[in-house]
This record gives sequence, C-alpha cells and structure tokens, in this order.
Amino acid sequence: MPTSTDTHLAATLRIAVMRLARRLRTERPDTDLTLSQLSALASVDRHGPMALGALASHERVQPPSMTRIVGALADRGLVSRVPHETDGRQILIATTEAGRDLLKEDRRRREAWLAQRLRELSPAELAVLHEAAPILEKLTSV
Amino acid sequence: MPTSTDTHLAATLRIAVMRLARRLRTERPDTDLTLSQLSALASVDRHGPMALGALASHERVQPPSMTRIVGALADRGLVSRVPHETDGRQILIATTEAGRDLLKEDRRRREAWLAQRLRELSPAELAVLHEAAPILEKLTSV
DNA sequence: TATTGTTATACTCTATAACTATA
DNA sequence: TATAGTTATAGAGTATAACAATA
Repeated sequence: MPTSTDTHLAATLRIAVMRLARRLRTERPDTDLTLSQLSALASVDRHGPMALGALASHERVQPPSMTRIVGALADRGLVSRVPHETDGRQILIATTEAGRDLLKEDRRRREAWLAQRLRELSPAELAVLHEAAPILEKLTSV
Repeated sequence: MPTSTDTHLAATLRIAVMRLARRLRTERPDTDLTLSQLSALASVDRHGPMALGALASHERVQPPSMTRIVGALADRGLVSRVPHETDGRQILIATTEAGRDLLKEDRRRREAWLAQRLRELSPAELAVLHEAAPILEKLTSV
C-alpha cells in the first residue's frame, strides 16, 4: 500500500510542480533578454565572478556560444569583463550593479504573482505549505 | 507579520518549485524529439484531435512553424493528419498508438526519479507532501 | 472576399572547426 | 605544446511574407 501511494503521489506532485513552474516562468517581465542570457547572468550573480570557460560548462553551452552571450550582456552593461590577475588568457565575467538590479526586479515580479495566490489560501493551507517547502527543497539536494 | 511570512514563503516556495521542475525536466529520456515537438505531441494527446491552426495558437507558435513540427512528428508516425469532415481546408492532427506509447514512456521515466526520492523521505514528510500536493495544484487553477 | 494551411525566404541561436594569444 | 578565448562558417528552429485551395 505505501508503494502504490508513493507512486500516485509522485505522479500528482510532478504534475503540480511542473504546472506551477510553468506559471512562474510565464509570469516573467519581458526583459527582452533571451533565456540563455538571463540564465547566464543569474549564474554569474549566484556564483560570483567566473572565467568564460567555466561559465560555459556550467551553463552547458560551448565556449563560442558563451562568448556571444556574454557579449550581448556586456553591450547592455549587465556584466563586465575583468582580466585574470595572473593568467592573461582568462577573462572573468562579473555582474554589474545594473545586472544585479535587473535580476532583483525579475525575481520580485515573479514572486509577486505567487504571493498574491498565497494570500488567497486559508491559514491551514498556508501552514501545510510552510511545512512542505523545506521538504521540496530536500528532494533536489540529492 | 503574516504578510512578511507570506513573502518569505513565496520566495522559498518559488525556488524549491523551480529547482524541482528543473530536475524533473532534466530527468528526461533522450527521445531525440525537440521540446517543441514533444510539447505539441503532448497537447494533441491531452486535448484530442485538433486543427493545425488551433494547435499552433495553443502552442504559441506560428502556423508555418507548426506545419514543420507536425511534419516531423508525422514522419516518425507519432501523429496522423486526418482531413476535416466538412471543411476541406482544415486538417486534424491526432496522436497515433506510437505517439501515445512514447508519451507514456516519457512520463514513466520522469516519475521514476521522483518516486525514488520520495522513498527516501520519512512517513511524516510524505504525509505533509500528500496534503501539500492538492494545494499546489490549486495555486495554478486560477 | 475571408480563412486554412503551405512554400519561400530571412533571422536568431547554437555548434564545430580554425585561428590568435598566452602559459 | 597545451590552454583560453575569439572568429568563421554551418545547421537547427522559428518568424514574416507570399501563395494555393477551399468556404
């Protein structure tokens, strides 16, 4: 019985999560950045200054593609290219103030939609989600 | 205090859901179908036979693009093109047995990963997720 | 004349291959 | 000679515009 229940939970949870993620992704301001650009910018912001090659492999993209992505971001002033201190071949990509602002605004708008939905729930339902959130996080930390 | 708590929950939940969705998306068999093709196939399967134009607007794609997507799916025998009964201009796209099998296998493999993660949780944690799943579904039904 | 779908053509994004410079 | 990044070129995927067939 527990096994069959778990299979059903997996199916239900998967659909709910995918659907919710889809909505969260849709509730995105049109920053006119491509998803690749936005993703690379977020990575640099999250992990700190990185070499172009490291960023490319982290984003599962080839170096030439990352050269173009970073070029587009740099043209908008969202990232800066800093030469490596000791290795003249490498360049470090870092977010600028404008880049951080854009990411902050992006997150804020996505959270706004969800926060509004949450305000429509009952206290009991909110309590359940409070307990569920860390468990959902735990699922991906394997 | 409830407002600030909700904002925090929104932020936490959003990250957990997006991360989990990403993992679920990654745990995908390489069906060598593009995401557009897989998405269109799933739509036809979910909503039943549709005219090409209806499918295009449902998938937020232009008709010429859908012509190509459907062409690729039809070449693999995953969908069939059926002429409309009364309107000779329209063609209806329908899934084939092979198309339904591919989708079933695709879902099965994604659920397998999540089911395994769920087996590693405690009974108490599972109970929380059981309660949370319908609430998460409710969030998107607005 | 309006609508459905297709064909022609162009643009964007990414990849591989070849190149430049630094180690 | 090996490595980091760039430039050159090609291949998907999608879009707009023009077209053919049917209502």
